[in-house]
Amino acid sequence: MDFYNELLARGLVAQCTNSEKVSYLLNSGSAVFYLGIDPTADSLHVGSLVQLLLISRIQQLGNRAVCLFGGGTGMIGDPTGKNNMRRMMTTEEIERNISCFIAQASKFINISQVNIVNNAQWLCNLNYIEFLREVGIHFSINKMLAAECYKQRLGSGLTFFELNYMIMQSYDFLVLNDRFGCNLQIGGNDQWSNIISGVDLIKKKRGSEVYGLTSNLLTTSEGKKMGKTERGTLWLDSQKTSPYDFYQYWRNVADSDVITCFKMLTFKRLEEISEYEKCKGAELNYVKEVLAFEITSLVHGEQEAKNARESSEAFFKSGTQFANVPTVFLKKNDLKNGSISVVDLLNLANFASTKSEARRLIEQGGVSVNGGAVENVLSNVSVNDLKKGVLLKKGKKKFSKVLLIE
RNA sequence: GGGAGAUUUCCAGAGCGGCCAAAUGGAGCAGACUGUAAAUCUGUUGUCUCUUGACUUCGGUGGUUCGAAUCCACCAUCUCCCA
Repeated sequence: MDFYNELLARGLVAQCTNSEKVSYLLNSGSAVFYLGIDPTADSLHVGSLVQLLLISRIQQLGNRAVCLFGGGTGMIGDPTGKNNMRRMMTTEEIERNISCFIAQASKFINISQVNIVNNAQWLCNLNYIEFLREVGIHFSINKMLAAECYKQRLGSGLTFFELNYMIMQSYDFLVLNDRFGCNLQIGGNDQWSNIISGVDLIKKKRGSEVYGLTSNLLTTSEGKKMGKTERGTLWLDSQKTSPYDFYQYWRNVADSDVITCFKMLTFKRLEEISEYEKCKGAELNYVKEVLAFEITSLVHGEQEAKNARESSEAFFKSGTQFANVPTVFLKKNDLKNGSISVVDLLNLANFASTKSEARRLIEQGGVSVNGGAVENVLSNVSVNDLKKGVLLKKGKKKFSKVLLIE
C-alpha cells in the first residue's frame, strides 16, 4: 500500500484537488507542503493534532514542510464555523502563542526540518491599492459567497473585514509558492474553500498547478467535534490539561470512535489496527487502554503516559491507592475552626464552581471522601484527616487528593 | 438613507402587567443499569443561606405603575425589505 492510499485508509483524506498528482508528489518526496496555523491560543488542542501528525507522516517520506503562522490573518480571524467575529489579537499575544506552538509541536514533528514563517511578514506591509490590482481582481464575490463558510454567515452577518480572510489565505499560498516552491497546502476540511481559492489564484497569477489536500476533522460518530471535556478544551499543554486527564479522555471514548482514533491519531500499523477492529464488547474496553497510552505517549512522552496509566489503574481497579493523581493543596487559612466543609472542598478542587452546585452534588449522592459517601450537606473534614491527605471523589471518575500544607 | 422585525437564563425557544428564577427541548451534572462505552430510566441545572427565606437576572438607560421580561421613550446591536 502506498502512502497516499494509507492516508485514505486511515480516513485522513477528506478532499483533494487532484489525488493522482498529490499521490505522486507525496510518494516521491517532492512535495513542498504547508499547513497554516492560527495562533489564536497559547496551546494546541487535539483538533490540530491530526494535522500535526499528518505533517509528521508526510515529512517521513522526505517531503519538505512549511508551517505558516497566521500572525497577519490571526489579526482578522477566520470566519469559518464561527457565529461571531473573533476577538482581534495583539502582536505580542500572537508572538507568544507562536513560541508556545514551536515548543509543543517539536514533540512529534521534526521541527528543525520545518520552515517556520509568519504571514505578518508580508501581510502587514501590503499596499491596499496594489493588492487589489494584483490579487483582488482575481476574486469573484459571487463565488466567494457561494462557499460554505460564508454561506452560513450570510444569515447572521458577515463583515467585509472577515470576507478578506479567504483572499489573505490565498495570497499566503502564492507567496509561499514563490518563496519556497510550495506546491501543496494541507489543512482541516473546514479550510477547503480557502485552499482551493489559493490553488486558483496561483494558477491565474503564475500559470502553475499546485494542489490542496484536506484532512477529516476529528469528530465522534455522532458528528461532534472531539476534544471537548467538561473542563473545556482538551489541550496538548500539560499545564492546561494534565496528562492524567488527557489519558482519561481517550480511555473513555465511545466504542464507535476507538478505531477512528487509532487510525487518525496514532502511528500504529493498519494491520494491527484491523486486529483491534475485531474486538467486541468488553474486549474493546481493553483496546481503549492501548489507545489512551499511545496517544498520551505521543503528546506527553512515554513516562507521563505510564504514570497516567498507573494512576488510572490504581484508582479504578484497586480503588484506594493514589500516587499520581491531581492534588489540591490547602493552606491553614482555608480552614475554619480546625475543619473545612465538604462544600468548600469541592469548590477548591474545582469540582463545583458555586456552593449551590456543590450542595446539589452532595444531595444527589455524587460525592465521597476517602471512599465513604458524603450524605450530609453540612459535613466537615477535620485537620487531622487533611494532614494525612484526603481522597475527594466526584461522580465515578473524577477525583482529587487534598492535602493540608503547613 | 427609508421601512419592517428581533434582542430571554449554556444553546435553541415559550413567556397573559402580578400565580416568573421564568414553559419546553437540547447540552451539562449526579443517581440506577453497565465494560471507566453507548442506549435507557430518574433527579438536577441563577446566587446566597439552606428550613421557612433573601438577593440579582430577561440588550442598555430612564419612565409609567402598588407591581414590569411583559407597557412607553431614547440608545445599542442584529436580521429582512427598499435605495
